[in-house]
Amino acid sequence: MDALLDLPQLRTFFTLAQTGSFTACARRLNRTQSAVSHAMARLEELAGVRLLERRGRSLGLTEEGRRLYQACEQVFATLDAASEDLRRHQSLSKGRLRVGATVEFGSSILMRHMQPFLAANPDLEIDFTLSHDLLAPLLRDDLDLIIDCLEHLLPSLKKTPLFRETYVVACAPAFRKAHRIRVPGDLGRCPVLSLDKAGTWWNRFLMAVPGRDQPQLERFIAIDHIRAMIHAAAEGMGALLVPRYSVLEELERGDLVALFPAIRPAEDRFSIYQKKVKASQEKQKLLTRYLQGLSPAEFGS
Amino acid sequence: MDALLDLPQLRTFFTLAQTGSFTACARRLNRTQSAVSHAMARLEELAGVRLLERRGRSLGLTEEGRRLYQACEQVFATLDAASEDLRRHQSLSKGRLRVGATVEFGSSILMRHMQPFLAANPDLEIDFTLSHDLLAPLLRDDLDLIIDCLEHLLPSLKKTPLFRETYVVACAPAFRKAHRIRVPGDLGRCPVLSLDKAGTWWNRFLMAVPGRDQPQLERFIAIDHIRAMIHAAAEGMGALLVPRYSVLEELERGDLVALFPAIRPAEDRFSIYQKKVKASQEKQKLLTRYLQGLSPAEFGS
DNA sequence: GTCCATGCATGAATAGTACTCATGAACAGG
DNA sequence: CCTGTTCATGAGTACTATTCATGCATGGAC
Repeated sequence: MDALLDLPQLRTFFTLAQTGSFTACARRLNRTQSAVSHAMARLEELAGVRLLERRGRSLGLTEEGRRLYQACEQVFATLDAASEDLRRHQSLSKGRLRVGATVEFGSSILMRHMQPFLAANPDLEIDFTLSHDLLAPLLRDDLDLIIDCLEHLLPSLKKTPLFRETYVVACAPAFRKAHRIRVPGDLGRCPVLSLDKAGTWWNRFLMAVPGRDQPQLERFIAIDHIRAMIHAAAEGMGALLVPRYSVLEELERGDLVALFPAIRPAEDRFSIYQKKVKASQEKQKLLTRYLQGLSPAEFGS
Repeated sequence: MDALLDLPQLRTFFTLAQTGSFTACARRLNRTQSAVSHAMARLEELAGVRLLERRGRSLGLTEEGRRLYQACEQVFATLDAASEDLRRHQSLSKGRLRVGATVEFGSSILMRHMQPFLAANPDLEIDFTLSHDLLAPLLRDDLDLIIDCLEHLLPSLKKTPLFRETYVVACAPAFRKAHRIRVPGDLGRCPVLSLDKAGTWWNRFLMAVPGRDQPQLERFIAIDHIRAMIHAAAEGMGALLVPRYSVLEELERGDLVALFPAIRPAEDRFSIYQKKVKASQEKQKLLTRYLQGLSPAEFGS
């Protein structure tokens, strides 16, 4: 009857209208800007009408776009309600699910969000394994799934993208003041915390800095534990480069301040790696879907 | 936020609930039964709940299914309204579009449905070419698109499936009475109309008849024009095998009656073959989408 | 006015999904 | 019990969406 409207496209259009920017929308939906652009092109072509007003920097909706937006509001309201309803009534899975994650991610972010999930599925028992070496236990059958930003090395694992891991450079407010840090170049003079002694840890940042602003980092302090590094930074020991999720609280409380927000180090993509076994498959899906449902903002992207 | 619900799947679920049968639903949506089955499997797996009650012959909805159905009603109502709205407001295309079809299909079905389309797009001029040999004019640039059940021989043509062409065996009511036709085998005794002298035309039917009922057709009357064949049959000259769409009116008026409804000869698939030229591309899409929007029932499938 | 930064568009290659075809199993009617 | 439906399942394929890598335009700073 219709064949005219495609849900993912509409969802994109909807959040695009809300965010007001292709890039922002893409980040919110865990897509690339290109994907959003393509999707909107398809949608407009399908509709046969221009829906967006591109005026350089800002963008708005056309008359038709506004009407479509209203339709979207309704549609997504009922749709989300329906899927919420389904989620509630789905037969509760019983049994055990063994989840792995790196300590840093697991202890900070993951734990925070597991509570509601466990509350919703009281019959599910979950074991968490937080370590740095997750692959071994996964292979040894100790784990059903892990959450990490590995490359996809094992074909036997199903990979489901979760969110983008963004990095921030940060330091204690007093530290910034003391060293008068304003541009990346200023970092050359002050101590920086690194996971490794050689300081290769900071390459991710350096590569994102425009050529002429390149700081010559020299005074590295090596700490091989992220949590410890964060505490050290909060005490004013130096600047650090960490996944944003690991310092959400510190940033909020003001223990740390983010430096150079304009510079965006390369992102990694956290994914869920599922082991393909029948026994825990349903439970894996349950958790996977729950985590996918969380907005990227919850992970600090 | 959701990622839980997929529109095509819901549409399938929706019409499945209405038709009450996988096969019927498939026919309505121009898919195979297999596709419907797969889609429902995915949907239920996604929802985590059984939505359908399979009880052998008949099928019903579970409690959750019923709720989802209601959500669908709402969603599709607004969605269809929205796309209707868009269609109305899309910039009217101007210019000429050259359409080809086989005489039989073109004169009977196509014409019947072009009126509303032309009314909706008054600035569009359409030329129809109805002939048996359509490929030549298409290549010679005389046509922008054709509607037929060709195989896809030219890679330069974009193929868009439209509907399934089903075949019926029919004859005049008096003819059936006179020859006491009840089972396929009975056809052996009476004259049958064929497009070709050898009677290969009837193979499509014969191949669908279970082995032991195979009639030995012997008395062929060759008429190389379908319309003429239909008139002949209506006069009681013999039984005929034709695409259902070509005799919709005759069947309705009772000039012809369908024989052996249980036997379904192999179907062909009508498609729209579009020439990839910029000039008429938009207009091609307009027409294509309009025809796709018509329910298969309108074409007699 | 020129330069640079940012935001969107475009095109080719790829990954992932949904369809079809060909079977298989279960159930009802003769 | 056999025959004919109806739905499920699995392998192969076609197609669609996404990404990556660019290109183009606009707005702001100097």
